[in-house]
Amino acid sequence: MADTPRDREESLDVIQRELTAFARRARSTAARLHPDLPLVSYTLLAHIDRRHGCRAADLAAHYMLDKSTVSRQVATLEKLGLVERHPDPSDQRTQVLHPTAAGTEALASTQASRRAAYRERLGTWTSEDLEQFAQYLLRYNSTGEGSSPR
Amino acid sequence: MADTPRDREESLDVIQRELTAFARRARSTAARLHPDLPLVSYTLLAHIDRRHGCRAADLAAHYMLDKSTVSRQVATLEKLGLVERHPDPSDQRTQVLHPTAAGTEALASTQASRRAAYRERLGTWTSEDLEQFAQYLLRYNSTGEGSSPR
DNA sequence: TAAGCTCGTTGTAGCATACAACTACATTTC
DNA sequence: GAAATGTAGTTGTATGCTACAACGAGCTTA
Repeated sequence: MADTPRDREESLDVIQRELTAFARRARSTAARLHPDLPLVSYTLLAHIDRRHGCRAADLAAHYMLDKSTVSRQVATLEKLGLVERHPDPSDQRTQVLHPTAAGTEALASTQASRRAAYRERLGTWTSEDLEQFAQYLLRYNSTGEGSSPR
Repeated sequence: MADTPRDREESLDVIQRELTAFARRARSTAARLHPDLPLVSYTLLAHIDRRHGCRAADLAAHYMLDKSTVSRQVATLEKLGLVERHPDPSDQRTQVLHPTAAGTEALASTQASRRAAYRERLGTWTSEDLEQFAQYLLRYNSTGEGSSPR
């Protein structure tokens, strides 16, 4: 554990490589896991649910997506009957998004199977390691929060 | 540090959410970082380089990609003059892929700017945290290695 | 009130991906 | 050693996710 600058570079490379590898695989894994509910839609739906309703612009900002992308995704979710749009009385431009009952349900079941997959995958990890890993990820993701979307 | 089952669930949820969030953002970040070299191409090129030559099938297996996807990506890399294909004398079906000089160079410069971005992003982390985080990611990614590609 | 901003939609285009069908080569089996 | 089966890679086709640009409608401010 000499802690040389070279170790740092090494760790940075590993982190970069492994995060990228994860991203590369995430899609196929997700697609295999829930062929029904598209990955992005799921993510957005989960976010809407967690926030107990939110606007499309919030989603775009949070995921660094173009508003047109979000617009289409939300349209898909609505078409699937998983999300409802409600007008915001205080601002006629915006729509407040809420999961429907079906949306909440779909989310719960997807969440469950997803959680099961993670549980299996991370079953051999100690709780401390899980906690620590989760903290690192949170810290990592919060760091670049302010980077401009375009 | 009570280590209840609920803590575990909580950590699992966070890991799931944060890894997904990362994946959601990876593309836009990468696109912003190197508009020239497409994300996937970069990843594959880096892999080819690391392995000092490999076959298309290896790439497909490692990244859980369909062989058709890899075929097209490699074709792109070849068109850009970053990769060369050499016949394998011991098996006429396969091609061994190698980075060209230009490929190595492109990789180095991309790697550099990328590393700089990571360095800035993770600048406040201690070496121990970096090392630990890298280990967790390695461990995470190696766990699901055997999952079937389709 | 006019200018400018924000929220969302739609048109268009590009990239990454999968699946299926196919060719060519290799391995196994009888 | 010929036939059946398997593997490497390509190409056709379709889909999903994304961005950018142009726009309409509603808010805000000067």
